[in-house]
Amino acid sequence: MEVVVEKPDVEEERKVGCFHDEHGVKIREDSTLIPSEKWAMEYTSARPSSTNPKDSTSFTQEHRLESTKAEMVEVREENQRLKLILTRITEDYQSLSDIVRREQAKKPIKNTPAADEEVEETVSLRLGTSSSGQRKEDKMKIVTGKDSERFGGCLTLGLNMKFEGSDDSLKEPVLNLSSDNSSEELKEEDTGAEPWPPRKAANSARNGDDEASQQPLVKKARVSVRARCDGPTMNDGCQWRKYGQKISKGNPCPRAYYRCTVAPACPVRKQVQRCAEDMSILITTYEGAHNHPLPISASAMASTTAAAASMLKSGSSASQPAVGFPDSFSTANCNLATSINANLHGLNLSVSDNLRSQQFHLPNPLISSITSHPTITLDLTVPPSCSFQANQFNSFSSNFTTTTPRYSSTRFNISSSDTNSLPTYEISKYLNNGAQPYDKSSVSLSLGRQPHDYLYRSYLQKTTKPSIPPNQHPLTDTLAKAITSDPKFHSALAATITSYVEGRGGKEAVGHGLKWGEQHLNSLALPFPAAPQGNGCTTSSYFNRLPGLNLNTQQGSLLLQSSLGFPSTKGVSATPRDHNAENM
DNA sequence: CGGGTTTGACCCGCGC
DNA sequence: GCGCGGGTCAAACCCG
Repeated sequence: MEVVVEKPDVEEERKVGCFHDEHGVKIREDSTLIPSEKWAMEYTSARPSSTNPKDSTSFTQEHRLESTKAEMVEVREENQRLKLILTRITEDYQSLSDIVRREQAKKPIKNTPAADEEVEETVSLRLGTSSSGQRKEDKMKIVTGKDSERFGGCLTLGLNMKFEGSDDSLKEPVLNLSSDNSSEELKEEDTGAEPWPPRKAANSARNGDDEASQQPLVKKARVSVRARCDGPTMNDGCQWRKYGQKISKGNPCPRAYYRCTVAPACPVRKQVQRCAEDMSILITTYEGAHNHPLPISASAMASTTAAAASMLKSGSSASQPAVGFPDSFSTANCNLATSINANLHGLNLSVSDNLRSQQFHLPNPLISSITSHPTITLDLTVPPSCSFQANQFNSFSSNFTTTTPRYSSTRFNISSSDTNSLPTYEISKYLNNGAQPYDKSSVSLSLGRQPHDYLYRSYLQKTTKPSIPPNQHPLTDTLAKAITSDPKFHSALAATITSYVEGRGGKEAVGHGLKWGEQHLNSLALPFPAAPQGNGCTTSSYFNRLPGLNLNTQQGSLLLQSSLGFPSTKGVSATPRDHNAENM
């Protein structure tokens, strides 16, 4: 790191008790103080002498110098903390690798040959695409040969990303939403000769060019999300254009048809309709595959649906209850959560294959074939107690609640299971309820690469006083829980964080993927002060320290940006007119 | 004026 | 073949 500091004279250095660190950066000895404290001390002590204009100038310079120094102290401390953490991670990784190897050696052999195949091969999930052998050679795989050896059979989440051109700024994932969209279809779409021709596409399917033609009964997979939402649509981060509305049978609420407008030829459509039984429930059905880079904020929902579609593909074609899903479901469900995190910043993940044997639940996923479209429904409206079971076996649990008066509130419940189970946690987000349906309070969990005012947030986080959210939004709560109730989410998020750090140059983290993040996650409970109210305490304290975790701190409080934010914002047809229309 | 929405008409698949 | 319902089109309309 290079920091330019005004070089004061030696006398001054002696006065303030400075020393130089290994980088030649001058550091104050009273480094135990946080910058804000130092600033306050220095400011108040120096202020009386500043009545003289000359002194005032020197005071300003000195103040700047001191604040810079203070920042340097902060950064240095941070570096040391990270080094320490990295050391621990390295050790943990070694032990974890041993455990993985042992577990895999112990793993019983499945009965059917098909099952054997599934388990032993490296499963490459190109989200939204069928898993043909060829596609396993996803060029975006991060798992190196070395890593693959370490993990044995590993579950590789190739997210079907593609980068358009060489522009680095466009390095965002391209997601296939539909399970049956082949790369051929993508190519077809990419040609742009036919800008989203549904009928001709249907014709081509009839002509036998399509995978669907080989399986006449299987149309594009659909992912339906039931969630409570006040707004006209869920804000999934994508841009949609409404192209139709229709009253459907058996539901007085009109169904709205949207088309993705991020790219002109994007074939992704969604249908939005309120539930007839409960108007507060919004049913959003996604169909198709994005053929363009997605904004980070759109990746989570897209990958959620993509993974769900993938679940459809790998799981079943008939209606099945959610509980007690077979192995395929577990795998897909794992992918669901994992992909969300992976897509947050467009990186692949590698998850140990032995995770697959664990059972977990998504709230009421239902696979059906309405109108011969294989459809998976993610019911996110069920009470959390029904759907989320992780806390049953917490060995530690930390709840974090932050809120802002105007924006959103965020609650983290980060839990770690004990011995046999992998650590699990939930992240629940709440919005202020209803009053401002179009408020920009959309939360987005953004692990984006935006530049961060790290020090500023670092300062803010220390001055933030969290409180209990007044009105917690059940929709975001249940949705967040649905996503995060996956016990593999912990590992996935850990890997995500790790991947992100790698992307930012944390070379030492390579190969130590999961543990790095887990270590951080597991240490979440440690550095936080006790919550002022109830079970809440600030999350920003930790997450702001994660490089690249985009936590917006606004008005002295935390806004965790979540791409699954609700209610909707501009860009998803969230106009009041829409709202009225849909509430006719 | 451009982009998004509305809405009636049309197409298509499916069941009878 | 006919009717029904889902899905889409496209002209008119609206809005910033």
